[in-house]
Amino acid sequence: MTTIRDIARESGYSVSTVSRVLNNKHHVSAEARLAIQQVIEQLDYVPNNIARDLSKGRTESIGVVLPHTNHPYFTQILDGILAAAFVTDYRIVLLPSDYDILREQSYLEQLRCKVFDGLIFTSRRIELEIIKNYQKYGPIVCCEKLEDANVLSVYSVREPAYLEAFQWLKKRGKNQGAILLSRGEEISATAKATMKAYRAFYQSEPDEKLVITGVTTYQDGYEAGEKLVRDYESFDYIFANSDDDAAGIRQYYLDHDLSLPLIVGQENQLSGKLLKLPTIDHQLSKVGQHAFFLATKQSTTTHIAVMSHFIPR
Amino acid sequence: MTTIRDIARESGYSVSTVSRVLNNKHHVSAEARLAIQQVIEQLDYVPNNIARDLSKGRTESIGVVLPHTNHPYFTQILDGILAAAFVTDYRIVLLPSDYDILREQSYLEQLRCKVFDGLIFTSRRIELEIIKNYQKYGPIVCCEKLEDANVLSVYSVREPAYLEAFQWLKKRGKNQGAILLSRGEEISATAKATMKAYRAFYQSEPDEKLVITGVTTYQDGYEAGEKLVRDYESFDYIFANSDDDAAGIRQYYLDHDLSLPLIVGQENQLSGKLLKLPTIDHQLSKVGQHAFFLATKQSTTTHIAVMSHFIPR
DNA sequence: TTGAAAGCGCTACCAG
DNA sequence: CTGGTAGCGCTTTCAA
Repeated sequence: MTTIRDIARESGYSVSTVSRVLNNKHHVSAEARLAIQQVIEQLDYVPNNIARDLSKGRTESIGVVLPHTNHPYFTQILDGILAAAFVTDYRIVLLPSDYDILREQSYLEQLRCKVFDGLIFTSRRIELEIIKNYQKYGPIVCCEKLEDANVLSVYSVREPAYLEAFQWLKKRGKNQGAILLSRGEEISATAKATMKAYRAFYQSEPDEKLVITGVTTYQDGYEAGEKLVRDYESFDYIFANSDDDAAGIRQYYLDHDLSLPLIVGQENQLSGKLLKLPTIDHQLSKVGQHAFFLATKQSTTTHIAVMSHFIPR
Repeated sequence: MTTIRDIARESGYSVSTVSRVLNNKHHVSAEARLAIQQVIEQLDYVPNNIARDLSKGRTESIGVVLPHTNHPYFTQILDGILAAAFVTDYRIVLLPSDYDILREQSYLEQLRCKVFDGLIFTSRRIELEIIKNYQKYGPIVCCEKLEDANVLSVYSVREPAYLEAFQWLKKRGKNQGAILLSRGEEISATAKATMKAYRAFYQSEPDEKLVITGVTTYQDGYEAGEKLVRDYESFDYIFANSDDDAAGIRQYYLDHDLSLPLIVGQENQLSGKLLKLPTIDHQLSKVGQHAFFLATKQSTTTHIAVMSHFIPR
């Protein structure tokens, strides 16, 4: 492997001058620059990136923690991050967490070990207080609405769109709904937002038999349908967690010749379009882009809100 | 920042001994280990990963080149890669290419600069010969069937499933089809496989008006439907590029009250399930897993084939 | 404008 | 079992 020292020796200049040429710095004579560049070409030399990173103390890479890639919430945020990173020299490193707290913590440790310059949590299970302890090692962005002004946060503002959806349902005479959530209200920020909007609109608690958690895929939706029908309660609409799981629950009803309640999806996915389901677009790609800006300190604010849109169909 | 030298000084042992403790190596007395570990705790020390990488000359990360993430071909392969990497210490770095040859080459250069230990091309535009020039810098895996025994290759064996699909269509009296492809046959390995199977089955060239390229999404499918209907040719089935674009083309027919030809999708997506379209599952997650094994030299073979499955519906 | 040399923080070899 | 030390390849400061 040819090193900067080889170039220095062969060109007759010093390592420092070669370094200056490599980094396009000033204070190098035209002839020195030329001579050095020629040797670089000849020896087919390329600087070692790790050595550079070590010297500079940075890695030019951002870690993105995501539980899995089976939900549009994550893939859409990721798309936004990639789009924003595309025009920079930053690398995006995928960090699958499976919602395992130990894994999440190990990624924080890696931030500390300077594996990444910054970290984005598309979702998390680990406590915020622990995350705060790691902020001194680099910017950490959470894709959720946080009250704490000291933690970087990007999120979609869901309430208005949720209220609009409930209003729309009401106009159509639908007043009693089943709610599908990804995770429980106590650990999921999005679940919390959904329930908050529900309470604000109806001024009451939903029947607990009508709230089902752990629903993210078509299959989950199908099983949720089964459960809802079994534990039958009176309801006239279903507020799903995504268009895909909405499609699953719809299929359960169809397969069992049951009359379909009105179903509202989320995420504006292809399945919702195909089945003409009303849905809510949370603009997650934008969330991802902003998260990247914060993680790379291209943005100076700490909290960024993106508006969700209700799409009636 | 506390370094290994601080730990050495504070514990009264040498840098080497501390390093041994850090790396869980032998030849360290229990007391030394204990004393050193205590100091490590006290000073809240953590080894710098970049320095480690530099010393060892490796990065523990694999780059994954992908044109975009809007097609299940890529997301499914990526899922497989992540699943395989999950149980290792390797990091997965996403490298968006947008099919830009210059970008693809820059990633090869990064492999050369030791940014990655290995590279996976989920798809590529750059010439194979150029890739071969970079093999000396680390393992490079292409997710396509390559004749060249010297390039690592993982791919799904599509022909048998394609032939089965054509046979299935024939049994249902469908003999003249329109073909949707992602990219042209000359640059796309999957397009080539499709056309090869077509020719093998029908013993003839398809009508060129019935071959449409650049189709990967629902929207693309919709537009392809428009085009097919406009340049009307006699055909009784459509062989789509994915279930999603199959859904798009189907919708075009429905929107214009045209009688639907038989549509076969690919990739076994949710949309195909919802619309009950026959499809072909290319097992791309498995392809991704194997690609990772090759890129990390966990596998000694150079070519791995994964069988596609036709799913009649 | 140039060069010498001191790091960056760690690993690995060799000697004891 | 332990320590000294020479790297790993580059950047950066300081002096010339």
